[in-house]
Amino acid sequence: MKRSVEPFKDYWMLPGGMMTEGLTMEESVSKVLYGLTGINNVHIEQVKCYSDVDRHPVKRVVTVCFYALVKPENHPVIAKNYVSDVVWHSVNEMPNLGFDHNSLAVDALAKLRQNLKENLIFGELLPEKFTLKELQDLYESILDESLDRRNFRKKILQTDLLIATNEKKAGVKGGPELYSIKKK
Amino acid sequence: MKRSVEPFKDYWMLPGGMMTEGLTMEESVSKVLYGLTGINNVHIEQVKCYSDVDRHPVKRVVTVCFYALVKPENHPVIAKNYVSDVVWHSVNEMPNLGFDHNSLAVDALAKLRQNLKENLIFGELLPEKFTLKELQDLYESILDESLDRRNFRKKILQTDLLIATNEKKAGVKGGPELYSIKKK
DNA sequence: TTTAAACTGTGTATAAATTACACAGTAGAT
DNA sequence: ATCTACTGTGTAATTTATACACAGTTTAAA
Repeated sequence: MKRSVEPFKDYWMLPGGMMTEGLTMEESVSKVLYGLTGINNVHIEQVKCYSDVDRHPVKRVVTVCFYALVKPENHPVIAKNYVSDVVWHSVNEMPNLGFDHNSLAVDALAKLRQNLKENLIFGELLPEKFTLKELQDLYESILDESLDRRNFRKKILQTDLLIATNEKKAGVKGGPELYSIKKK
Repeated sequence: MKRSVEPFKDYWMLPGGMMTEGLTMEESVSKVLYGLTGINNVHIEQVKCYSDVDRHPVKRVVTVCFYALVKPENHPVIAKNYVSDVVWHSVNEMPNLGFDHNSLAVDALAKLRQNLKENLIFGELLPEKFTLKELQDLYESILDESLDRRNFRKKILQTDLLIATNEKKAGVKGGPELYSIKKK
C-alpha cells in the first residue's frame, strides 16, 4: 500500500499497524489488515519478529511479520485510514518499500514457499475441491519454477495429504478428478 | 530454572523476562538470560512469537522465544533474582514446565535441529577448530540419532561449509584432521 | 620399547529417490 | 462429426542415500 503520511510518505509499504489490547497477535494482524485494505477472513502465518532499534525513524517499533493467503478476486481492496492506495504487485516486480519492508517481504516469501512445500498450506488460494492441475499451477506460481506434470502428481499423491472426491470438474476438457485436503 | 514467586511458584520454567527500552530483542534476551542465570555471551536464535491472551494467568504477556547455544562447562550457572535454582535438564527427561513453556521447548528444539541441518549453526558448542568426529557427536546428540561415520563425513565435506586447517588434533588416538567453519 | 587399544581415513556395491519422457482417452468447442 | 485442449498413466535412466570392512596412526599401558 502507499502511505499518505510521514515518515515514508508516498512510499510503498506492506500493511502494518498496532496490536490491540486483549487480542492475540493473529487477531490483531487480521484487524489491521482489514482496517487498512478491507481484506477480511484470510489465512495468516507468522514469519518472524523484527526489533532493530532504528527500523522506524520516529519511534520505537517492534514488529512481528505475518503473511496472508489472499485470492485477490475474493477481496476487492479499498484504501482506508492513512493509506492513499492499495495495489497488488507481482513479487518479481516489486517497488522499493519503505521502512525495512523489503526484508520482511523477502523473508515472508521464503516462509510461504517453505510452508507450501512442507505442510501444503494454501488457505483459500484454491477452492475446497480442486484438480491436481490447479494445485500444480499454484505450486509453480509460488515457487516460480515449472514442474513435470507426472512427477508432481506422483509425489503429491504419495504424501497422503489429499483425498479423491470421486467427482469430476465440469467445464474443463478431459474431465479431471477433484481432490480435497485430507483433514486430520 | 525454578521459580520462587507466584504465579507458578516452585515450577520449573525456561528463563524469561522483560524487554529493555533501547535494546533489540536479541540484546534484551541476552540481558535477561545473564540476569537470571549468569550465562553470558552466547549465540541465540529466534524461534517464534507467542501471544495467546491467557498464557500468563495474571497479566498480558507476549513472548518472543529464543534458544541459546550454551556449553555448560563454559558457563557455570548462578540462580539470581526471583529464581531459586538453575539446573540443566536433558531434553529427554524434562520436568513439566510452568506457563506454556512446554510448547516453547518443543518448538525451540525443532528449530535448533532445523538450523543445525540447514545452516550448520552451532555457536560455541564446538571450539574454533574441531574434528569431524566432534562434529558428528554434536549432530548425533542434537538430532538424537546415530549416523554412519563414512556417510556423515562424505556428506558434510561435500557441502563445502568446512575448511581443513592442515593441523592434527593432539591427545587423541589416530591424529585426526582439524576443520573450521568456512566464513563467507 | 613393545604391544594393545582406540581412534582415523577411505571406496564400492546396493537400494531408494528423483528425473525425463510419450501416448491413448475424454470432454468441450466448433 | 471433428478438432482441440486437456487428463491420466508407466518405465528407464540418473542421481542420491545407505550399508558396510580394513589398513594406518597415535596414545596408553605393560
